[in-house]
Amino acid sequence: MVKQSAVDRVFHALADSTRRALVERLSQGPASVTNLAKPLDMTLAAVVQHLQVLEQSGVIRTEKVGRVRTCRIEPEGLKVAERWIVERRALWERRLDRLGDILAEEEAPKPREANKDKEK
Amino acid sequence: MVKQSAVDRVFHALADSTRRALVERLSQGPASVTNLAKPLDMTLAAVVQHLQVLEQSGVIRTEKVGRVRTCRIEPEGLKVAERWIVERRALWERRLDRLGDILAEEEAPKPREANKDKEK
DNA sequence: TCAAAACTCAAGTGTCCACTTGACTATCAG
DNA sequence: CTGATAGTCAAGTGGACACTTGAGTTTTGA
Repeated sequence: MVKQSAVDRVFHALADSTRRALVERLSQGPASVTNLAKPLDMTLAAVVQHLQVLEQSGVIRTEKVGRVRTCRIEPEGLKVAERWIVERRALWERRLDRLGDILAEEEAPKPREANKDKEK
Repeated sequence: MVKQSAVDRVFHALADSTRRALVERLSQGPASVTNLAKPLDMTLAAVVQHLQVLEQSGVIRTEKVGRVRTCRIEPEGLKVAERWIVERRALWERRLDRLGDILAEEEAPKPREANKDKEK
């Protein structure tokens, strides 16, 4: 056991296309396990296993009433992944902005590189 | 060959913690393969394989000059994943809003918000 | 009361994939 | 030229994981 972080679990959960299909279905509204399994070409047991992965990653929440387990989206789960992506992209874009500023202000830093003079 | 979609490739790429570490490093700025490999506890060859996955998924872009291959973030790649998540979340939240409206109409009393102890 | 519905659980199987090893190529510095 | 640096390529290995099968449990409707 290698101590998985929340980010780890969420991205692993979303890496499988069947699980993403389940999330897509659930974002239209809650559903039972059998219902979720219907359009999928695999056994109920397999679907249950996927749902367990999704639940442990915090992407969905399930609740059993009688013999029916109802599954629904847990928005905080997806936010974990979204946040990670947005932060990386923000860093990168901020860096590009700074770089743009620097290039706009200065000229070539070293005369060694000033070989390919076409303009100026 | 099972015809992978872009979403498929991106989420698969981000599912690995080493690859996410590479993306994190690259969001501070471009780097060479050797440089990226330095802090990681694995062989150069392994890192190259990870970088190939990232490149094929569109998350990074690489360019070889002389004997050095320089890697950098390709923001459009991350956007594919981000978009998928945002869309699902939007759907779900819109649904919750509509549901809220309906409940507010049918059952006026009880302005209390939901909490999480609905068990027996 | 009983059968069907809706899961649940455990074990087994095949496949994918992260990572290594070792041999090779290309570029650069002295 | 020579050795070092930076990466490339192909094959192999072990473990994780998606999925099945089959047998069991609980709930429910007639």
